[in-house]
Amino acid sequence: MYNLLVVDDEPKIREVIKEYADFSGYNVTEAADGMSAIGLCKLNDYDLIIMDIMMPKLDGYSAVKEIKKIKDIPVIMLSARGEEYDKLFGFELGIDDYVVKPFSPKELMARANAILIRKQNASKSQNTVMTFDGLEVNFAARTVSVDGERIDLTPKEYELLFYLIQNKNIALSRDKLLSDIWGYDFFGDDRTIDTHIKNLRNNIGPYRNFIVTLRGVGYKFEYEEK
Amino acid sequence: MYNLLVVDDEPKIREVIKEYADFSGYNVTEAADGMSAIGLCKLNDYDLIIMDIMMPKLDGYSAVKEIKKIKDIPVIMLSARGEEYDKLFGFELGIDDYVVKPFSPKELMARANAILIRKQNASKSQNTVMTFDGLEVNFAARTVSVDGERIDLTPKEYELLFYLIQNKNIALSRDKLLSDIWGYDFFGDDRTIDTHIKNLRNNIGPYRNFIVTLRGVGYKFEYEEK
DNA sequence: CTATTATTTCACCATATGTTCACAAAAGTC
DNA sequence: GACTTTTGTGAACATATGGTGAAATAATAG
Repeated sequence: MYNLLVVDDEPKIREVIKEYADFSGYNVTEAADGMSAIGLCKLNDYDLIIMDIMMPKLDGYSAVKEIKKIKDIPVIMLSARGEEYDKLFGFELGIDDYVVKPFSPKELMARANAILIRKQNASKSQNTVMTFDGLEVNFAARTVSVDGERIDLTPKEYELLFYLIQNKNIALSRDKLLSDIWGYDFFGDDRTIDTHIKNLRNNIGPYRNFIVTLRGVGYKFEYEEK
Repeated sequence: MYNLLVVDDEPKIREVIKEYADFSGYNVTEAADGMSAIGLCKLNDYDLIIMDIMMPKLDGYSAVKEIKKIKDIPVIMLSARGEEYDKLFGFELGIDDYVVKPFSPKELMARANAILIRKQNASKSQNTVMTFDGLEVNFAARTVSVDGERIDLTPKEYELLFYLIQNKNIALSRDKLLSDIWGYDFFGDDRTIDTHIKNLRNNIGPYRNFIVTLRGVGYKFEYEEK
């Protein structure tokens, strides 16, 4: 069951999409503006976002820009006929498709389906390698390289690093780290995390400051695409 | 060196793709319509076709249909936004991916790469014999040689080795190994795997360290092409 | 049925790893 | 600056994990 996020300020549009998407077997969440879309994306996982460009509070482009910083979710943009949009800007943001209003729900769903199928196929053969400057992380192989040199990490260090990266640019509280990596039933010292962070930082040497301390909160893996 | 066939009626598009593909180390042939694409495919071998849907003389779909009758070549379809997609749905024609215009050449190439790698891997596993330095494994014959010398393995050892190799460079948890090799209904001791790994390692002697222990996780067959 | 081979279990051990803790260092607060 | 709070760190200790040989069990062949 795919989760769809529909972002549009016009209730009618949302309704039409929801109705058809429900029918097609999607699970639909609605949002009325870019701001709340971002909030929702922080807290939940969606498989596809359908987003209007012109919206109050925060327009579609800016919202997508923010969301893409957090999670890589496929996006279909809705634009009113005659609305100018910058194609180049669009694909830089990783927008997968555009649909012009008025649209046929059937076609919109067809495109949504096509994108999801494509992503699914892609993820199968997808290279699970991510690079952050000289820091290369291969999730499938469970390897990490620093400046081309393979480094060894302990299980917890892998888990921690992978978790941080999967949530890159997101503030992670100690509580969250503990419950997500150690398990909700872990009742340990707060220093435990710090110690692992320390070891991890030492191991990734020159890239240690990708792991940022958030005083009073926890940690964050900070990296902006270039 | 891969051979790419780019089929589009717009010279500009062809040019953009060619430029980027050249740069990525592909050998590019251009065609302006479906008809000539078919002709080219009859006479030459291509590793991948990038084809526009909307073209004069013969549209992309029909061309692909014809080409697939002759040769099984991977295809990426280009579609202008607003074109009907319904047909693409089941990928019934054997289309591997499609990209919506306007596209980023970088992404197009990334997808082309992904498809070629996928195909390569697929064809490899069908290849019955694989060598890793002095370790030669023949899947069809179910034989393994170490430095030219045939070695005997027990059934489980074969299974284990074959499985590891088919998933080479991928971290495999004990759970996964157990359920995939022993069956989901196996409720055995964790040590079972370890023991078989031990025996396998002893049997492949000098190449024992291709089988890497992933502490806290499981095992992995690690080998980088030379 | 017996002999042989294969698989699984298990206890022992070395060691890699996780946790704790005391103290040092740093960052905020007043 | 003096104080409080929070984070960094090294070392000590406890624990978990995987390698291993041998024994028990199961499967297979003769």
